Amino acid sequence: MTNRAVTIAEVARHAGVAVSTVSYVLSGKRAISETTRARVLRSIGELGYHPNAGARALASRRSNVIALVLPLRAGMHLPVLMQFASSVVAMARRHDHDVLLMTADEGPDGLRRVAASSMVDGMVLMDVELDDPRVPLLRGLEEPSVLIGFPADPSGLTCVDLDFARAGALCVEHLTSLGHRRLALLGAPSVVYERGTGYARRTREGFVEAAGEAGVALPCEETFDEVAATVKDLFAQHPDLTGLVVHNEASVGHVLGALRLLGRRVPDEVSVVAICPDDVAERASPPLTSVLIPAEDVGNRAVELLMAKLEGRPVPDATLLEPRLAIRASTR
Amino acid sequence: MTNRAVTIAEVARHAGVAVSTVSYVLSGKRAISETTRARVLRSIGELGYHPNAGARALASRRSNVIALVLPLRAGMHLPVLMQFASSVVAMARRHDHDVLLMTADEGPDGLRRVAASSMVDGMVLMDVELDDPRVPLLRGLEEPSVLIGFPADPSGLTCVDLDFARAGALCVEHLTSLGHRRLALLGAPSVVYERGTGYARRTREGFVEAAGEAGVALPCEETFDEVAATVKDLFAQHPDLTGLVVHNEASVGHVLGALRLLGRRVPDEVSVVAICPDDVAERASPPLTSVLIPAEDVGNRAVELLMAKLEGRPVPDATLLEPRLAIRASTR
DNA sequence: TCCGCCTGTCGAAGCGCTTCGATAACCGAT
DNA sequence: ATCGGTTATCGAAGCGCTTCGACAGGCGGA
Repeated sequence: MTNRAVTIAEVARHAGVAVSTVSYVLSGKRAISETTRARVLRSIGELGYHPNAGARALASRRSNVIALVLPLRAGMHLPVLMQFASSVVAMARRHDHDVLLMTADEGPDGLRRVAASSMVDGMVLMDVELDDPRVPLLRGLEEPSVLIGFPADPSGLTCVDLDFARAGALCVEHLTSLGHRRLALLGAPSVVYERGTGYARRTREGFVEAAGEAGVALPCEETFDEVAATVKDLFAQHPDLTGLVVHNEASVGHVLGALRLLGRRVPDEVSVVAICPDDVAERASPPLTSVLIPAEDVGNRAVELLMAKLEGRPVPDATLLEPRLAIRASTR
Repeated sequence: MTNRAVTIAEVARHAGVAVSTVSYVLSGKRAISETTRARVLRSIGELGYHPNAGARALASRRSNVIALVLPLRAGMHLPVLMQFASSVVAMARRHDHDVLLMTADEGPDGLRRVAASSMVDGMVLMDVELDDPRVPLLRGLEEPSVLIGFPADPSGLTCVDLDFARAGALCVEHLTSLGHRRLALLGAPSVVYERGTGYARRTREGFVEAAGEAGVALPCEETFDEVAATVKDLFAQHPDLTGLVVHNEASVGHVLGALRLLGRRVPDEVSVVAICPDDVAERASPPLTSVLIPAEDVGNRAVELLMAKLEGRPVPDATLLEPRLAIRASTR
């Protein structure tokens, strides 16, 4: 029961080679003859050897762990965060790294702690906001980092995100190409705009710029009753409104419910485009034409950028992922 | 820029004491005079010392890291998982531990790997299913673990969860006490029952047992159209139905939409109780009477149990958290 | 005064690995 | 036969920490 873990020394003895030879078989950093390699690998298998992570980190000055830092304000877009997180883990594993999960409520000190203690080799920060308190620290840190989202001043940082401005514009283009002449954006709750959340603002800017005179952009709260009231007002003030863009995962269902209540049929009378995960769009009635948030791609890309930085390869400062429109039954 | 990290030796020199003395100041494992302690702590502060995690783990055989293992099948109950995760991280930090995030798609090998490499001192597995392939491994593992959810055979394991059977029963009791005589449960999608997901089945059992003849339990898919059809059928077959329990976070909005469509007013004609997170219940119209899933409590409790096991303290095998009913506007 | 006993501190021996320099053993070219 | 140059392997020196045993000095009790 209480068998201490197998060490590299035991493997070496079992295979009849030096400890360093085993190490080189594992790392591939020096040439090892095929016969020796095979013998060592067999011993490793038979003994069930797993290198001790602490010892390895100590000797090599590399922990093979990256930190994944969740946003300060939880409560928002939880499902998307989760998709980010799991794609980050999966991709990190593919690069032989593990992931240390941190919440931002430890604040910058937490980042400093894990970095200074050599717990992690680098970090990925999720859901970075325009004015993010963690950002200044990163610039001074030894460890490389990658941000998901863009702070107000991204200079000297590596950032990845969906191109939300393009996403907003893309929705407009789709609707205008269908002949819609008056469009509205129902966006994030107003508190999110005030907080300085980049993706909400950038989507709105993309929408406003592309729609010009034809567009009206509103924040959108998340209770059914508020959504219903907003939608009702909207049509009261803009009777010619026929195209709706919804960028609020929690509210898209409510928007459809409100339209149903008002007797406005989708897509016959009103076309609706959502910016939301695919599963939400598919579950709606009718299934929604949508721009999906490619959480998996973003997470994967973030890890790849971080790995590149860890290996000293140059990386672009900004990576914007092109949005893709999936046409379903809610637009015509 | 490239200043190597401060080591304990430098702290010792700066404070004019032995390395071991610094170590004992930090760990408190031997008495140190007040004056020495103060001097050492000041040096630590001035130099900005952070102990090297790898070295510490190597020497002490404790990594102060726990693993948090996400479920195999993602895509389900993402928001709740996220709440679990962040409460686990927060509580772990309070016990001076960090959290390594793992997805179950590495499978049991992944668990074996992190355990054997001494990367983690213990683990918390989320969303354990009745017949979970990770479970057999755990019994043989040196490292202690705690499960969120119950496998079919929980013997020899430490498990925590909301008492879903009680939750189901509680909903029934609430509705019958209001005078409702015919009740239905709209549960998880049928695939979830087939997969052997414990909480879905246990909720149903609790409901069925408490409702007896008066109750009918159905699975519930997650697209609006399917939900609407299910609800319509339900009322067609049971015209006397007045009490609805919904245990499906993705569908509660759809259920309300369907009732609206059928012209059944809530709560005047139909009372609805949901088992879902509070924010979902609050955003609905009308706000829903609900049993919330106390994700935070569960996560905290799981970590506390794990810490107890790590310190060799005895812990109960099974911990069931009592459900709490929040009465809102959807029942009468 | 001497003894045993705390207290507080030190030095050194690891923990299990990586990596550097050294060294054999062998190659083909002289 | 000799030599420079590979190629494959070994031994040993750390990496930065914890922890064990040793010990100096101060205490009160005999």
